[in-house]
Amino acid sequence: MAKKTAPKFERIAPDERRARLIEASIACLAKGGIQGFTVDNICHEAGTSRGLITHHFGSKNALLAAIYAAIYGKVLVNLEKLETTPGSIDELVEMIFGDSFLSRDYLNVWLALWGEIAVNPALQVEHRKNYALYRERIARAISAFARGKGVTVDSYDVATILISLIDGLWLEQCIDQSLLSLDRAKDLCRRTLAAVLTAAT
Amino acid sequence: MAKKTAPKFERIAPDERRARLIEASIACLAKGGIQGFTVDNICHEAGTSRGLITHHFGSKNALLAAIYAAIYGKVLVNLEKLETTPGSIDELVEMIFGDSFLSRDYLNVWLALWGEIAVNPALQVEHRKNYALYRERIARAISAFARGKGVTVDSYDVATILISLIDGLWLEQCIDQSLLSLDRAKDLCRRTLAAVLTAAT
DNA sequence: CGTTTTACTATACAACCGTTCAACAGTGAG
DNA sequence: CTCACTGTTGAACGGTTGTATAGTAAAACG
Repeated sequence: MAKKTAPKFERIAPDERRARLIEASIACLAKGGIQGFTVDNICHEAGTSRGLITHHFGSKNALLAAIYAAIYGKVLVNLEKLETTPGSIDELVEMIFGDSFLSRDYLNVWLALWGEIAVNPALQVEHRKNYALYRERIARAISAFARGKGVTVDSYDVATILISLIDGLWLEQCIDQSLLSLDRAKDLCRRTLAAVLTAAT
Repeated sequence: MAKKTAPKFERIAPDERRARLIEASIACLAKGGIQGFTVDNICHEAGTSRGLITHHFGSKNALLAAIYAAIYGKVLVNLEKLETTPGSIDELVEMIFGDSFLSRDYLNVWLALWGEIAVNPALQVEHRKNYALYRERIARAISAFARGKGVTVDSYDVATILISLIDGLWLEQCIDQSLLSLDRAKDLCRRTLAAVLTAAT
């Protein structure tokens, strides 16, 4: 009598599979940068065979765009807290940082993606769309906060300064984590923001 | 009678050849990021055969480290102006920006290198060495400037803010050049620096 | 001029790349 | 249970990767 053999593979819904492949890809990007983003690595990380990427995404490049959208999506969701006007600069900074100053792994993923945006037209389109939303939300929060304090500022300029500062701090921490802690990064942001808003009065 | 045939290749000094290979590599990085950094691309760009990289650098990875050192060298040379104490914030910002806010091509090269630093130990060592020098020089310039104005600041903190801000503006401009001009970047730096220094009084 | 040195070319190589495709098998419908 | 559907596998593909190496030839030296 034949024993019932264990299934050779798991058969799951396309959406769920896509999510898993994206997750595995992020792990690969974190570990080896864009050069670690290979079909072999990803499928090994996801525990699937090599054919699945083409089947679910069409191409590796399309998968990359999906990854970018997924990651930016998390950031944008996180920024939804900014709908409520922050009462202090501390609160504002805390809201913007949120989970975005994540683990070193995530920073590496961003760095790898950024390096690709510059040379990959498909990613460029995806980026502009998301970045515009990102800046707009931060600008609006700054604008609301400043109005509450009776300060007049060009919120667009301040948002650019703040975003650039955060990105720069990210970069620094990403490249050499011994130089900068999360607390110090937040502190530098608070001080800069306070100074810029005061100067604008 | 046989005509004297033209030489099949140019035979030049190792140092000069290395410099040319580095230059060609930078062009490749600018065009295609780290994925464009291949032996085939580089040698085609440099007009040599594929064997030369191994011959002059030992490996492709060693070439990458040499590129990083060469580029950072240019930045550090540019910062030597900071030996003379700047008289105004305008002057300070102008000195720091210098040629560093170069062409978009150079920004792409930086981005490609940064993405590699995080996952390439050899580059990490090279980076820490250079970055420490970089930050120290800027901190010293800020310190001297502040002293001249009778302001007391933690120049290390202000240097970190300024460097992060510049890097973030770089990043922004690099990824989407339509968002930011050099003049606006300088202006944002001036305003932030002025505000931070004033707040410290 | 002939000799020596070594920068340089060109080929070969094994490993890996992304994509294609035919066959397989898990799963739900009937 | 049987069937149809399709998520999944795994081999095969042509092309590219970085490096090793044998041989070529340019230039310096005596």
